[in-house]
Amino acid sequence: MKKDSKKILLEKAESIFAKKGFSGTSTREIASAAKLNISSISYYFEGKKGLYQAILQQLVDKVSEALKDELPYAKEISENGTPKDAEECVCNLITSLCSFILSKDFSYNGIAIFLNEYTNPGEAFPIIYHGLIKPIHEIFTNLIVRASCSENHPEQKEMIMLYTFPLFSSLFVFKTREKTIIQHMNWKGYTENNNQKIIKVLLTQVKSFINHISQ
Amino acid sequence: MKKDSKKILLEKAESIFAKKGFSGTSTREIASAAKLNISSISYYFEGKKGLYQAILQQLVDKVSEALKDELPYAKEISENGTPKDAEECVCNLITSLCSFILSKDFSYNGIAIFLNEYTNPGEAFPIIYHGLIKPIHEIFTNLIVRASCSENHPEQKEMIMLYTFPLFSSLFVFKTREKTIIQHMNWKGYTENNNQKIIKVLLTQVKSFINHISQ
DNA sequence: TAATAATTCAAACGATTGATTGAAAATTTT
DNA sequence: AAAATTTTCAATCAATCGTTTGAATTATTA
Repeated sequence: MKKDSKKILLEKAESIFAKKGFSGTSTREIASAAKLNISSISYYFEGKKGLYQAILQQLVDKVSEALKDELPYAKEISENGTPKDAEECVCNLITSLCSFILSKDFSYNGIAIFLNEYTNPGEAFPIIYHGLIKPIHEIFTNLIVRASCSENHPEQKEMIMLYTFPLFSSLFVFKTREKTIIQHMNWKGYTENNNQKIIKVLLTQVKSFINHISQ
Repeated sequence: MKKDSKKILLEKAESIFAKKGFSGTSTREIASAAKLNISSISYYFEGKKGLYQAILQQLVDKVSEALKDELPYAKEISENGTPKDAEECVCNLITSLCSFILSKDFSYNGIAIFLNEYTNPGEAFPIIYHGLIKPIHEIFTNLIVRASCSENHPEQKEMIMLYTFPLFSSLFVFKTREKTIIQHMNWKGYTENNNQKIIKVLLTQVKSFINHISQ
């Protein structure tokens, strides 16, 4: 019966890193939260930095796992699908991603760390850029290009590439601003019903954009 | 001839806080960059925390200053304007805000600190919430409600309120992700021409959304 | 069960942290 | 020019930082 100290360290550290940032978090606090000795961090992760990177790698792996069935299909559609299929595929992708992100399985903490690293790139940035940011941007761009028949319109293609950045950020906004939004909307929380409203906003945004540039 | 040490401290500190976060920044590094003694921080700002808050207050003041002519007019339109006027007003507001944010007058550093504080609210959060976040959300919501004739449709109004969150975040995305975007778009930088493309994307997004929910 | 390996731990390391002190220097006011 | 005020500075404070060490403990293997 082995103690999974490594896993506990990852969990506790994620929560503290998210609240206090990398520099604001002390190894002592992590160890204390995990009820382990400080040296266990060096033992398992070769120091504070290694632990931080392991957390981001974990996030990338989780998202990749959640998309592993949909992504190959989406790639196929973006190359050979009809515009209608492509639009449906974008919507499905956004729905899955957003549901996944909003779900309680997916920790707020991981996203907070992810966005911190994105806004302020450090040594761990390549992990999230190549593992998450780049592939998702690419599939979004290609699908919307297909959905709006923009293959042969370079200036539209460029506009779509640009558009994927606010789109991408929108996916996380509702998670990261959860407290502010609940207060602002006078909601009691992110209920199933409210989550549907959030997804509807995102889908409306994408669909109206596709529709607008298609003509 | 008085030295404006206070101003220099604010400038240097903003740059370092943006790159390294609050905890990651040492008062010694700030003082060194400002070519002043460490104790000058306590002398002018009553400590590191006070300096940090002064920086955010400065940001709020700058944005308020930039909007001081447009905001009262927008408020009037949102109450008594025609839908067409309201739509035009939103677009103008987004154009000004985005131009202002993208301009080199407006430091990337301030926004990085602002978004850090938003994602991870601390003692300084009320400064940015009441000074910036809340008023901008309100004017956006009211204008889009007016533009889409949603006054008597509560569920549409709620959707618009929700929509202002990704819209608000979109305003900053192109500044905070500047390096990634330039690389991704294969641009040489944020030229005047490219800035126009960015603004066009934002306007397209808003207009198509308004158009979509109006019918 | 004995030997081996993996894990945990208290203690200590030098380095750095934010803040304070009181005197020195510079500036402004009288 | 003298007095008063504001600003700057070197020096020092206790506290905390991340990491390392080597022994003690636990778990695994033989």
